[in-house]
This record gives sequence, structure tokens and C-alpha cells, in this order.
Amino acid sequence: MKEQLHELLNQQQYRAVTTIDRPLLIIAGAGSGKTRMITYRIAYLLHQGVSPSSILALTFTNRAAREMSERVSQLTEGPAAGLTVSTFHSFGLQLIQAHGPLLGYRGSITVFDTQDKLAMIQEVLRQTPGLRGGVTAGEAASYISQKKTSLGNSAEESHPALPRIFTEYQDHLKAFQAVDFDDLLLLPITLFTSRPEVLSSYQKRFQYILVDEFQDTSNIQYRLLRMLADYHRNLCVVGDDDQSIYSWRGADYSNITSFEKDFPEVQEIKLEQNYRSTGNILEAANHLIANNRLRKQKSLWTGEVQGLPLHFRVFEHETEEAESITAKIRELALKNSWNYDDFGILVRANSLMGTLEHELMAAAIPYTVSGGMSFFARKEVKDVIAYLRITANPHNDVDLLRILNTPRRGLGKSTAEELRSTADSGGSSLYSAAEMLAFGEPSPLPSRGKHALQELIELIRWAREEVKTGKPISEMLSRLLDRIAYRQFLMQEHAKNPRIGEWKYGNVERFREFLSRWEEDHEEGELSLADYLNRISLTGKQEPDTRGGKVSLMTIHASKGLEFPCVFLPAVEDGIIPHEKSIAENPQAVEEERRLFYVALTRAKEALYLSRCSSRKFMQSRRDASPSPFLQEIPESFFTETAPSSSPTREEVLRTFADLRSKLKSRQ
DNA sequence: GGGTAAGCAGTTTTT
DNA sequence: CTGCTTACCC
Repeated sequence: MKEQLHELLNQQQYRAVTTIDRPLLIIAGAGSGKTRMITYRIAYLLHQGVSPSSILALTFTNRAAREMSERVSQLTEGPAAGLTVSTFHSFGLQLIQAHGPLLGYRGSITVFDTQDKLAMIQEVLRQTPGLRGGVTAGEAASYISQKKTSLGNSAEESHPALPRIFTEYQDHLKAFQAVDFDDLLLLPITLFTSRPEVLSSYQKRFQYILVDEFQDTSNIQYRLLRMLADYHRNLCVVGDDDQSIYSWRGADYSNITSFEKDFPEVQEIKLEQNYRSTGNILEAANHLIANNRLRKQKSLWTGEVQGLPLHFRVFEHETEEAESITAKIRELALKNSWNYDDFGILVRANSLMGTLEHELMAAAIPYTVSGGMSFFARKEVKDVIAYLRITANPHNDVDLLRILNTPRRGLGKSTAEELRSTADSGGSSLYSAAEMLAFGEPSPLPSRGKHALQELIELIRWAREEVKTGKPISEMLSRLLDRIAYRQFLMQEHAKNPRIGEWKYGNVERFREFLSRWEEDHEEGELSLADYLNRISLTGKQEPDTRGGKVSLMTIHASKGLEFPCVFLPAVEDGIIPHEKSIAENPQAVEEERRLFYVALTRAKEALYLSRCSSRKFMQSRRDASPSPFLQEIPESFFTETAPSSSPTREEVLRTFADLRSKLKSRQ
């Protein structure tokens, strides 16, 4: 085994794989074979006779988790039973479910996604008197999130009612047996703090803990890790501070420093050989990132050839730029016999994708756009999920409110208010209140509303009975959809544009197919409907369509972890990268913007085409665009001859910065 | 309860 | 310009 590993891995990778008796900090530069190293490490542990159940591997995205467990089972020739490879959040959910009673939950727990959370907050706001629009649901949501994730550090209170909204919100969640995404990390910590014996059992069980993309961990995630690893102290974290691009959502790469402090016996390994990019591309990226002050020193190198110089062009406007990119793709696809899926077009903001999409379509080049609205977050799909969740747990108020008048059945604002006040005075759920109002005498509802409510309750009762019989839920769902005439509802909603209606109903059908496939595949008694629906809110992304032959158009953020032989980077302009808004919020964000640009550059294996425009349409008007200051940080020698004349002069850059600063000042 | 008109924002996004 | 939310009126 060891000899084999020596052949397959370089010196540093080998050490990273086989050092298994102490905490490890692996700084893995872009393209340094990180995923490969991690999977080999797990396989090595298993080969050394470590029981799969004492290994815990944590990732951020479901994609990463899936990839990792697939690659491990390839190496070990079959999946290792008991091995935990999961995202932080689903691991948290597992813990919460396993110890529900200790945390005050009984029965099935519902995971609220961002939209559910907002809906719930809106409910709370409506009920909190004296709030005359002082706080928006969004503000409250970010306060709540901050409060939960800051772990005792004070959250900023922009409004005196926020603490009360927070407690109200928490009470509501508890009442519905629901948790939000933050809770998935927070509740395990609460559990471990209040029940040291539970913590201890997990500490003993997980002898080896691995964390991928460590630079993306939040403080709360790090704290959970520290708790879990405290006994065996065998925590291996892998990350690259230069690729930390998610600080705006709580990632804190200073966790790397904390890790070194908390685990002083740590051994540090740097993976610095890049296997992805040609010399020019890698060197250019190195020059750029060297301008960041706050980073770990490292020097990525490659054994690859020098390769092509970087291309850079200036266009008049975005249409010209997009036309040129599509033409280039065409040309390269023919000349280099590349496939369309060898090309990636990476942009800083979603708003830049429109023109590019348009041109790709016009040129009949197949493409996929990644990101965008998650399939399971679409309104029509969420409606259907709400119906199913109500079936699993009728006392979930958020779901009841969602379906109350969808499709329209004459149960609007006034009925909802009546339900709310009845529920509040009786301390019951909305569903119980609805039963009372629908069948109780006397009822404050007008007879039409009463009737509609009766029908709705009978529908829910019917659905619950159907599920109890053990017949396929997907069949029940089709009949339910017929009963509520959901298709007609969608068509009516989009009477002006029937194609949208058809498309939306198609999504509903697709969801039904998912459900029915899950029912066929899943093992008896393993997962309940509620569990399945929870998993959907945790794995909510639509599968990216990577199956061959398509150009990928995506944001730079979405491109992390991917690579393309040929990368196009349009709109390398000041105000776009670095993004004006991000700098305005926090001037220190320049370094993160630079990392973002670095991530973009290092996605390319062989060819890199940068471009900018001298003017760009911005909202309704057109405005002049100056080059990104980052271009100055890449020496001209890396570019083709066309570059120097188009690069900005030092004076130009300074002027742009001065302009930007004064603009920001005047706005305040 | 529903429909229309005015109002407003338009970075990145996973779980 | 567009897409979405809010507010108001019927």
C-alpha cells in the first residue's frame, strides 16, 4: 500500500495522506490535487484497519460530499458501511434528530429554508403590535441569524424591537417543531454543552475528523468541530486561505489561525504543486494574489509547460464583447477540437449573464447556466411540498398559511386573521383553530368562508388517511393535485402566457417523479415522508446539467472547485471586480475581491481570455467603464502583445479609486 | 378578496 | 428596463 501511494502521490500529498496521529493543517493551493489527497487519506485510514464508523468527513456542499463518498467507494471497491461523509448541516440535522427529546422535540422535525424563515418572521411581525413598519422581515432575519451564529457576541441592534422579535420567532419555531439552517449547527452545540455525556460519546466515536474547504468554516462550525475533536485531537483540516470567497456569509478564514492556536501540536503541510494550469496562467495568478497582505505565504509551482500567454481585449460595449466570446468559442471548438463543455465563461454578477446568454443563443451554442433559482425553491414546487408537509404534520402553521389560499378558495386575509387570533387565544396551532372554526358552532366566519375551510380540512384529512393506507404517496399527490385543480390554477395565473403555466406545471410533474422514484428506491421504514422533505430542503439544488457538450456560464463564486481547459473572463472592470458594493460595505473587502479574481484565473487549465468594455449598460443607462485595478497587478509580460496598450496606466487607476471614494462619501 | 398601479431595487449564495 | 413587493381601491 505504501509503495503504491508513493507512486501515486507527490511527497507532500503522501505526508498528508499518511500522517494520521495528530492534528493536521493542510494548505492546499489551487489545483494541487486536494480532493484526491482527501479521498486517498480516507482510503488509507480504512486500509490501516480504522473502522469506517470512527471517521467523520465534513464538507460544505452536497456536491462535495457526494463526490467525496463516490471517489472513496471507487478506491475501496464498494461503499464503506458506517462511514460518515456529509455536509455540516446534514450532520447537524442527524444529531438533532437522534437526540430530539433532549432538545425538547418530539416526533418529526421540519427544516425551514430561507423562505419559510422569512414567512415565519412576517407572521411574527404582523402579530407584534407597535411595529409600524419599523423593521423589515429581511432585517429581522439577518439579526436573528447574526444572533444565532455570533455565539454570545452581541448582534447589532438597529431597532429596539429586534430582541423581542427574536424570542417570538424562537417560540414559534419550537411550537411547530421546526428548526432553521442556523439551528442545524447551533442546536448540536447546545446539546453538547448541556449533555456532556452525549458529547463524550461522539468524541470517542469519531477518532478521525476531516474537514474540506476549511477556509469557508464559520465560527459556529469551527466551535462544533473543536468540541468533537477535543478527545482524540485528530482533526485534519484542508483549505486554502487564498480561495476564501464567502466571508459575506459568515466564513472566517482566521479559523485557520485559531486552529493553530487551539491545536498547538498541529503539523502543517503545504501542497504547492499545481497540476491544473499551464505556467503562464499560474504565474499570473501568483503575481495577483501576492498583493494580498493577509495570507499564508506559499508559492505554487507547476511542472507544466509555459503554455499560451493570457489574452486581453477591450471592447466598445457588452454586446461586442459577448459576440466576440461566442465567435472565439466557435473558432476554438473547431480549431482545437475542443468540446463545448471545455469552455467556462465566468462573471462576477448574475446581471452580467444576460447579454452573454443572448449571444450564445443567437450563435446556437449549447450552454448551461449554473446557479439561479433552485428547483425546489420555485413557488409551484414549494406549494406542492407544503401540501405534503401539511399531510405529515398539519400543525405546521407556515405550511398551512402557504396553502390556505393556494389555489384561491376564498380564504384570504380576513380568514387568516380570524384563524390567527383563535389560535393565539387558545394557544393552539392554526390547523386546530381551523378545525374549530370550520366545524364549531357558533363560528365567527361567514358561511362561505366556513364552507371553504371545511373543504380544505377534509382535503387534509383525506390526504392523511391515504398516506396511512401505505399506498404510494406520489399517487396520492396526483389525486390531490386533481382535487385542487392545481394545473388550472397555474394556467389561470399565467393566462397571458400559457407557456409559463405549462412550464410550471411541468416542474410540479417533475417533482412528482422525483418523489415516486424516491419511493421506489428507498428502503422499507428507513425514511419517513417528513425526513424526505427535510432532505429536500437541505439538498435543494437542481442537479447541474454537466452532461457533455455545453458551454458553462456561471458566476465566479459558483465556479469554485471546477476547472475548464479554456476560461473567458468578461467585464474585468473597476466597480465590477472589485465590486463597488462590496467595497462600499467594507473597504477591506478588496482582498476578498482579489481572491475572487484569483479563483477565476486559476479555473483555467490552458487558455484564459480576459476582456473589458469601455462602456457598459448599467440599469437603464450606459456608463463609462474603466479597467479593473487588478489588471495592473499582473505583469504585462504574461499577456499577448495586444495587452499593453489596453492596460490602464497607473494614473488612471489612482484616479478611478479617488472617484470611487468620493462617490461613496457623497452618498453617506 | 382580488386586481391594478405605483414604488423600488437590481453582489456573490449554500445549507 | 424589469421584476417583484406593497398599497390602495373597488
